[in-house]
Amino acid sequence: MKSYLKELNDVQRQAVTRVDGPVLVIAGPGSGKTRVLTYRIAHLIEEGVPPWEILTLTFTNKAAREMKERIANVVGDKANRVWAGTFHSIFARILRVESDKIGYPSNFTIYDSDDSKSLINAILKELNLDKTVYNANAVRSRISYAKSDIIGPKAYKEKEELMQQDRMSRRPHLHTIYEKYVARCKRSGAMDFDDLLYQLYILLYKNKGNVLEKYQQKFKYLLVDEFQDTNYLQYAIVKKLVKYNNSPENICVVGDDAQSIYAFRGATIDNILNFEKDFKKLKTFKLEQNYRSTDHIVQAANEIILKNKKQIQKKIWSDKGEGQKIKVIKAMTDSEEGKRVADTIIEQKTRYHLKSSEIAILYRTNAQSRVFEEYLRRHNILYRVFGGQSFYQRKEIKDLIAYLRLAVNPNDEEALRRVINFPKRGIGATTVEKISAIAGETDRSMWECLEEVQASARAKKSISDFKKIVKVFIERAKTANAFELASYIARQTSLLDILKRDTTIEGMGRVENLNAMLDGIKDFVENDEVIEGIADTDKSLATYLQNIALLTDLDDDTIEGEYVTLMSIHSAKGLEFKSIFVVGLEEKLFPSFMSMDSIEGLDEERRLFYVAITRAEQFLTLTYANSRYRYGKMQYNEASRFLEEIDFDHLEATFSIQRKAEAATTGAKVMGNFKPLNKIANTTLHADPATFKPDSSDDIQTGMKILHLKFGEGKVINIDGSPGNQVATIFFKGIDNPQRRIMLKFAKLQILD
DNA sequence: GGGGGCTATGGGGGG
DNA sequence: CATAGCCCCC
Repeated sequence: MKSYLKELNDVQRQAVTRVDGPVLVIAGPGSGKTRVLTYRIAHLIEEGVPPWEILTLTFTNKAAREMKERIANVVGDKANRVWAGTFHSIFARILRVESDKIGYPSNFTIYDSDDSKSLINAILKELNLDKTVYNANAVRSRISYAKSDIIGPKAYKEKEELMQQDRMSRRPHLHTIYEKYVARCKRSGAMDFDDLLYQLYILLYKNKGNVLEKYQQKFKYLLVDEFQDTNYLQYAIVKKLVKYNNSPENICVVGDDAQSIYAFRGATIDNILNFEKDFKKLKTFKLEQNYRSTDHIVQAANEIILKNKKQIQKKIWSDKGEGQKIKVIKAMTDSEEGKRVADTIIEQKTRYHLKSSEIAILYRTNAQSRVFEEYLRRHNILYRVFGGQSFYQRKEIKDLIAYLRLAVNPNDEEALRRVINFPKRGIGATTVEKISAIAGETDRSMWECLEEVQASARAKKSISDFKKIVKVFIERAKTANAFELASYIARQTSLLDILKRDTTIEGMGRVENLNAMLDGIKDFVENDEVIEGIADTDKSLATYLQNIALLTDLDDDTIEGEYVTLMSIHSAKGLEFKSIFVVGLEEKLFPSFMSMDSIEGLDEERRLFYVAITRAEQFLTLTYANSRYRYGKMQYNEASRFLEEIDFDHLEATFSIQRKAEAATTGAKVMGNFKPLNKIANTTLHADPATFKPDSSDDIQTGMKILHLKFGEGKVINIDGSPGNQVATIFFKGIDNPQRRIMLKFAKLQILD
C-alpha cells in the first residue's frame, strides 16, 4: 500500500481510491474532509492522471491554496499544475480566454457588490423609483437569486410566480431594473460576481466553437469542496462539464448538509439530494469520526443539529475523551462580555499554556468585533480581525483601482462615475447625469458619449481634459507594466498628494494604504517565478484587477504570528482552534432577527451555530449579554434559544444547575427564551423551622446540597473570600434571583447531602 | 459647481 | 452608529 494511504481510516481510504465514476462524500466536521480531497488528487496523480486534467472547485482561495500545498507534500511540484481554485476565480480565468464567444471583451471588469449596488441606485434614480421600497440590497439579492437559478431578465418577466412575489412585496418593476442592470453591465464590459458563473454557463450552453467539448475533454476529473454551499447554477455548470454522452462521470463532491450556511446566496441542499438521482452509479461514503473535538463538544453539536427538520442521518463521534465541559458566560452588557472573554483568554493562556494563535473569537456579525478588540488591546494580547471591510474596499484604494480599471476598460461605468470628478475637476452631478442619459438613449457606454453632452464651455473643457488624461493612461497601459502605470496615475491625478494633506492619524493611514497598494502591485509585477502549466504567468493589469476583485482579506496570509483570531462564523468555516469563543448568543442577534420569522431561516442559523461550536478542539466558551449597544441604541436581549438546546450535562456546573432548576419550574426544555423566574415553584422544598438543624459553617463545601431556613433547598456552587470571611454562592431553585451570595459566618445552613 | 452641516434612514453572512 | 441625501449659501 502507498504510504499516504496508510494515513487514512477505512472509509477515507475507500473514498480516496475509488477514482472512477461519481462519488459523494458526506463529511462531518473534523472528519478529515480536506485530507480525503487532497489525497484523492494526489492518488489520481500517482495513478498517472496528468495534474492539469484535474479540476478542483472550492469556495475560498484559502481552501484552494491549502489543498495545493497538501497535495505537493505527497506528489511534489506537480501539484502546481492542478486546476484548483474558487468557482469564481477558475471561471474568471476561463472567461478571460473565451469571453469573445459571448460578446464580452477579455479585459472585462469584475463589479464587486458596491459597484452593483451603486449601479442599481443609478437605475432606480433614472426610473424614478422609491429607493426605500426598492432597497438596493434587496434588489441586488433578487437579481442574484434569479441568476443563480439561471433565470435571465426575459425569463424572469415570464415567470408569473416571480412577478407575483414582486407585486406582493410592492416592487412590481423589479424585472425592469433587472433588465436594465444586465444591459448596463454588458455595455460597461462588466460582470458581477454572479455573472462569473452565469456567463460561464451561457458560454457552455451556447457552445460556440465547441467550447463545451473543449472543457469536457480538458477536465477529466472534477472535485467539488463544500458541495452543500453550491447553488443551482454552480451545480448546472458542474453537470455540463461531467455529464454527457458516454461520459465517465468522474466527479467527486464533498460536503455536509449540516454545515450549509449560504442559503442566503442561493445555496441549496437539494444539490446533495439531487446528486444521487443525477448520477445513478453513485458511490456514497460517510465520514463520521471526528478527529478534532473532545466529546462534550461533539455531543453538544449532535444534539443541536437534531432540532433541524431536514438532514441526512449521521452520528458524529469522537474518541478524544470527554474533555472539558462547555463554559457559558452571562454578562450584563456587551462591554462586560468583552472583558470577561479577555479575562478568560488570559486564564486559558496561563493555566493551559494556550498560544494566542490557538484561540478564536467568533461572532454572528462583523460589527461585534469592537469590544473584544478594546479589551484585548488593554490586556496587551495581539489579535487580528478578519472580514469586515477588506483592504480593497477602502475608499483611497478604490479610487486608484477605478483609474486602473478605466485604463484597462474605459467603458467601465462604475469606475468612470467614481473618478470623473475625483479629484475635483468641475464635472458636477448634473453634467454626469446628462452624459448618462445620452448613453442610455444610444445604448453606448458613458465613455463613448462623453463629449456629446450639452454643457457650459467650462464643463466641456473639463470633460475633454478628463478624457485626455484617461487616454494617456490607456496608452501607457499598453506598454508600461502595472506598477509603473499605477505610480504614474497616483502622481498624475495627485491622489497621493491629496491624501498627504490630511495629517490626522486616519489620513496618514490612508497614505500608508495607498503605498501598500502600490507595493502590492509591484510584487505582482516583479514576482517573475514562472510555473510551468496553468499557473498565472499573466502579468497584465487586466489580470491583476480581476484577481484582486476576487480576493478577501481572509486570503491575506502574509501576516503570520501569535495573535488571537477574530472573525465571523461564516469565515471560520473550515478552520479549527483549540479554544473557541462563540459570542453574542442572544435572540435577535444569533439567531439574527432577519432569519427569525421562518423555520428555514432558523434552521440555517442553527447550522451556523453548529459550524461555530464544531470549530473547537478542546475549549468552548459561549457568551451572551443582557444588553448591548446596537446602532447607537441600547438593546435588551434574551439569551439565545440555541443555549437551551444543549443538554445540561455538557455545560459547566454553574450554568447547568441554574438551567436545570429553571427547566424544573418552567416544566420543560421548551424552545424559546428562558426568562428570570418570577414564580415560586410548588415543588420547592421549604425548611420546616421545627425540624431545621443548621450545621457548622466550616463544614459547608462546594457542590453540597443544603437547606436554608428562608430560601429552602439549594446547591453550593462556589465558595470564595478570605478565611473567616467566606462567601458561598448558592443556587436556590424556585425563587426570584435564585443565585444568592451568603456570608458563611452568619449563615444557618443544614447539609442535606 | 462645490462645500458644510443637518436630518433621515437602515441595520447580515460573502465571492 | 454610519452614511446618504438634502438644503443652503458661496
